[in-house]
Amino acid sequence: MHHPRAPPPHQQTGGMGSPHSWHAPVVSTGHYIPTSSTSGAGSPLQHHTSPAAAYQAAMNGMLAHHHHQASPQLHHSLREINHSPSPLHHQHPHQHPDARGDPSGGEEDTPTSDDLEAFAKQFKQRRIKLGFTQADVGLALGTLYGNVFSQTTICRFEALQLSFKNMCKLKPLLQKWLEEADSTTGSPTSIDKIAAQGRKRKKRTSIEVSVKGALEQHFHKQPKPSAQEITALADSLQLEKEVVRVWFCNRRQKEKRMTPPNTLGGPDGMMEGGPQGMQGGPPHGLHQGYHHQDMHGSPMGQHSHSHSPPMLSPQSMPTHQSLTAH
DNA sequence: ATGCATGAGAT
DNA sequence: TCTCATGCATA
Repeated sequence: MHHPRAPPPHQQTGGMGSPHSWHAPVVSTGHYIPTSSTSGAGSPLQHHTSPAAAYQAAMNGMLAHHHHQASPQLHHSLREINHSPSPLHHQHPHQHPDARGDPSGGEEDTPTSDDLEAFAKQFKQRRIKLGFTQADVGLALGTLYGNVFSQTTICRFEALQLSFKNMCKLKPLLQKWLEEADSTTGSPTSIDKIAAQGRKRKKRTSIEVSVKGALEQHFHKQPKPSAQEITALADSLQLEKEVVRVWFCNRRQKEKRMTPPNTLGGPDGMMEGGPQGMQGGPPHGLHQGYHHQDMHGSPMGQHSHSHSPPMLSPQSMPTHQSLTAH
């Protein structure tokens, strides 16, 4: 039995040590500078190869060498082509008015949040059983479709921590991967992540817990503070304005995610054997609601009905003002 | 697994 | 300037 997956413990010790001012990004979009050398053996953009072939080829090649081809970060390039967001509340792209009738396995239409949850669960199980890490999947997706994803994204998908729309977009990809991975069961795997090519990111600001609490308080009062408010708040908390602004942005995004940080009672019991069947179920009667943020089965109408709450996110306890244990 | 961050696109 | 998708870096 071959032990698949052998993540090389590589770590890049940050060479630069500028804790105060991070050099401005030298390049904006020129991450990947092709050496212009006709390197046909390593083109991440396999277009003429079949998925299965490309996958296995990549696998074999990787486990042998250590080819470090700068991964073309075509992340933002392949975004959503079917954009039609609403200013007030995000909606989900709908291909056709009616396409229901085949909710078994391959849903070409928009899945339900329930479908997504089930799939995510299944996906995680299979992935683990096949011996793949979240990072492995992310890279495999890049090899198969040209879309590279990081461990973070895969993780969030499994945890349903993405927006509904985003989940819908990724599902087909991951589903395809599952099929391929399933087909190539038995092939050893070896992956190597791609280190940051030199992206000078600002060091992650660690916000003190007490400060976080203050921010949350303000968030409840005004989730969308004005620029001046942010400035004042930043000054008050002794943080950079940008940091505060970003904090609010991220906070809002969280509010929009599906499954809220539902850290159920620990590492559950793992349900293997059956794809479905939530045995046991959550100990607390609080069923993680969320069912279509504001989905509508019709092609958008002006019927301003009583909009269901965009998100019934109970949001973990609102960290009252009791930071200090009573 | 998650917090803070970047950036393209919509407003 | 916000939203939204996504990820580096980190706990």
